Amino acid sequence: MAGDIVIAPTDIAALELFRGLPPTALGDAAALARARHFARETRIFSQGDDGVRAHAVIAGGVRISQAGSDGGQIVVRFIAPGEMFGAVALFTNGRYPADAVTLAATREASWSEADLHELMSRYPQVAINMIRVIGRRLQEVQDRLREASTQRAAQRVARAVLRLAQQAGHDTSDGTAIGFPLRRRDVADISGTTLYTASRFLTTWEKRGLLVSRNRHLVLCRASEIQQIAEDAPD
Amino acid sequence: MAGDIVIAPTDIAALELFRGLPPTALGDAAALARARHFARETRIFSQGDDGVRAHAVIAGGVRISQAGSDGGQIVVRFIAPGEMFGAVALFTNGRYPADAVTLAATREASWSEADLHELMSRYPQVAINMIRVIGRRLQEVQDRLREASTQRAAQRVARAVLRLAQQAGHDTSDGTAIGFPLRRRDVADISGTTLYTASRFLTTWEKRGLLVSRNRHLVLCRASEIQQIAEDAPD
DNA sequence: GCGGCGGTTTGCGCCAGCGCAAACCCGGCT
DNA sequence: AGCCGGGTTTGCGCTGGCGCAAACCGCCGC
Repeated sequence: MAGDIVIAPTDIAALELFRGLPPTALGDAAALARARHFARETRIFSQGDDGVRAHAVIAGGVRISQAGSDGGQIVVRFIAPGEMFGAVALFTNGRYPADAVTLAATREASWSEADLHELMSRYPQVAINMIRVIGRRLQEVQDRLREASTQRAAQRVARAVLRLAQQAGHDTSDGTAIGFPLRRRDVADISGTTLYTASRFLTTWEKRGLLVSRNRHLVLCRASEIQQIAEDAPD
Repeated sequence: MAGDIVIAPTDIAALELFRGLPPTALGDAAALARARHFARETRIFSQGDDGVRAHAVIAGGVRISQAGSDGGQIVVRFIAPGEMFGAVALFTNGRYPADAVTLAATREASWSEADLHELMSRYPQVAINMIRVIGRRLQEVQDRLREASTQRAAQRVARAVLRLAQQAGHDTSDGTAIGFPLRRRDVADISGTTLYTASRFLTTWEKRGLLVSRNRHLVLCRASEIQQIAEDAPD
């Protein structure tokens, strides 16, 4: 299930947290990192756990979801290679605020609170990067919040897949493919609607040739038309 | 409309951004700050403006709201004395992502990007505080996002007023009063519903004696019962 | 005192989208 | 091949709450 593996400095260099750092800093970061490997659909941490660490995905993908005291849950975001996750908790109450589950086989690295503080005080750029990452994420969540209360379901679903394509898409012969497998449920939970509603829109769009979904994998064929749906019109 | 004023080091010491700093640091921060005074309902900055600064409210209150390319707008948050605002933009794209308008007569301080960087490199604790503030705010917005897509309107309105009471409430003889004036529209925009719906719930609750609203000012009388509405039940 | 204006309340009709239920599809395992 | 189980599609009825419109209220300035 979870196995320790080695981690290369080149992997570290690709992480957003260590952007723009000198090689010696990357070496330090690599030395302090704990690297692990997880099979698909494996839980990395759970909401409420303590002993938090700062994580980053090297390869694969992770779903970060949050459940309320009532039943309802949402997907906070998906983590693509190079992105960090679970790090905000270090600076607030020291408990993970969400669940993290792998979408596919995944390699990740993580740092303890003490080691990250050490890195941040030795290389202030790490703190700046951290602020930048969290700041961008804050803006993104604020955008989603605005969308959630002002746009209709179709627009939100469209926006969600566009964002995913932007974040984790790679071009193929027939369009932009999203880098990790997604169930309808996942799409619903990240666009703030229900399984049923998300399914209806996606299949409608698939019939129109705007996208295709081949077992858990979405490919956007006509992104501009999806963009159209996202910004102005219903259906 | 906007007048320059002097600022006392004790005002600086009360800001969340400079929590836990030595007196000399507070003196530096005060020396670099630009302090101003605004009348009520005055715009401090607008969405899209450049030349961003990091702001903090000394006294009064500010409404931060965001408008989409479509008409819809939401209130991102209200800023109470001691809190900072407009600072995230420094680390992302250098443009204010929202509008800031005073709710009442307000004193604020602000720092330029260069000066803030200077302070952060001289006193690393400032950077840590910044991460803590943004991190907490990220968690709060994520909570609101989850509520927006899983709870009904009544619960969201209840949560919104509770959050405001927690953030800017002061106890009075007949309950917790929220520190700045709020129109129904404001309450609606922060709970992700409409003016009409927010009004309906608030007047229902007022008739039941859970709260009173005396010209723009809300006072929560029976917070525990409002809490009740927020967590389990409809109506 | 009076008019006007910004904000609030409330009646009413309508529809987006929720969510149950049942059928269906597909990939993996035996 | 055939079965099983998770995921998906789709029909259908119901309702929360949106949003127009109109009345109402109270503060402020003249």
